[in-house]
Amino acid sequence: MTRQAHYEELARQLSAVGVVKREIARMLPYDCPGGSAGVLTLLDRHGEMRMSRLAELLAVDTSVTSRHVAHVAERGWIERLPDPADKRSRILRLTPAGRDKLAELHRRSTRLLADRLSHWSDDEVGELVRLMGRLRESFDDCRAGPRPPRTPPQAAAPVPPDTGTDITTPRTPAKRT
Amino acid sequence: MTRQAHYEELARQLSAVGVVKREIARMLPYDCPGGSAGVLTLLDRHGEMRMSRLAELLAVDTSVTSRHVAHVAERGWIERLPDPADKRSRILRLTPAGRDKLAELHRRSTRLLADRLSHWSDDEVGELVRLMGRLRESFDDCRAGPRPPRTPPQAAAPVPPDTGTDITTPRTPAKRT
DNA sequence: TATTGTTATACTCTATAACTATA
DNA sequence: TATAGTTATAGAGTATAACAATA
Repeated sequence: MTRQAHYEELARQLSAVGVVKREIARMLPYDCPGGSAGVLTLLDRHGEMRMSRLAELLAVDTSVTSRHVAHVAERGWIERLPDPADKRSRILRLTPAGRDKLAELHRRSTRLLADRLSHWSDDEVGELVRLMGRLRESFDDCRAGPRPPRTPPQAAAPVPPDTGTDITTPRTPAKRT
Repeated sequence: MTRQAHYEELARQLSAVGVVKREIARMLPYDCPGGSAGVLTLLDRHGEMRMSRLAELLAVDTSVTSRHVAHVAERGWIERLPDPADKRSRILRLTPAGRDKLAELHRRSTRLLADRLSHWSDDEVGELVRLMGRLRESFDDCRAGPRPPRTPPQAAAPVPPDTGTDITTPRTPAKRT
């Protein structure tokens, strides 16, 4: 199989995983669509942060982020606190209700995946996760110009609050030609 | 890392590959959005077929398939021929113009992936393709009830025209709870 | 002037339901 | 009655552009 054939096959598979994403979307609670789930997940992983930092992690425009954030804030799953260092900015923080919702999301997604991937080995699941993460990184690296080399592996420590003051990403991901 | 943690990470990565899909979508020709590209690709791979068979391969509802097919037919990239065996049905077939468009799609996607994945090894690309294909299969297998065991590996022969008379899939993928 | 975040608008993809033509 | 395909409508996700408030 040539490299070219692999690329075409990869493009096809990327299109075809849509069916998996849709099935996950259907399993979500009625009041928590995918965009909301993404916001909650990232705030849980990275700690409180500003809108702009969240938009960078979601890899979508700030206008999209603003809508998703408004949705979860209306339901009390996050707080939007004033940033003492910059009155334009708002600090986003998960609430206890948000953590409850997140726990529900984890229960649901784990149940679905455990059912569908029951015949997979641990190694295969781990390898898929690793390669998909690397795929995303390979695309991310090209969005914001050259970046510092990957941080060396560290003990998984709680991520310190990130106010996102080091953002160099262009405001919008890109534009279709 | 526990199995549960792997599942949560996989759910996260599935959400995050959206950025890759969007970048591919932006690279598409202006008159050929992702849905059209999917139609052309599948007709090229599997040969001429009916709407219902294409909907099954795309893993979307027939109404969605109908719209994508109308789009590519309006541009002359496929023909919709009457089915002599069933006047309700239509046979879809790629035209020479459709093959030209497909060649353009391949040039574009290959250029993008070659740029982004230049530092990947052939083995890694192949492994990602394999695991994503398996992921999709693991979900597909649960959509249409139990299926015959996986066809044993065969020499990659041209797929014969498929009129899709063996369809047992429910009309619509599923519904959100 | 530049930046942060919000809102209005438009486009793509998808599902549901109602409909027609035919089996 | 059941099936193949089409169309109308609605919802989710996204990008672009214009805007208000602040730096």
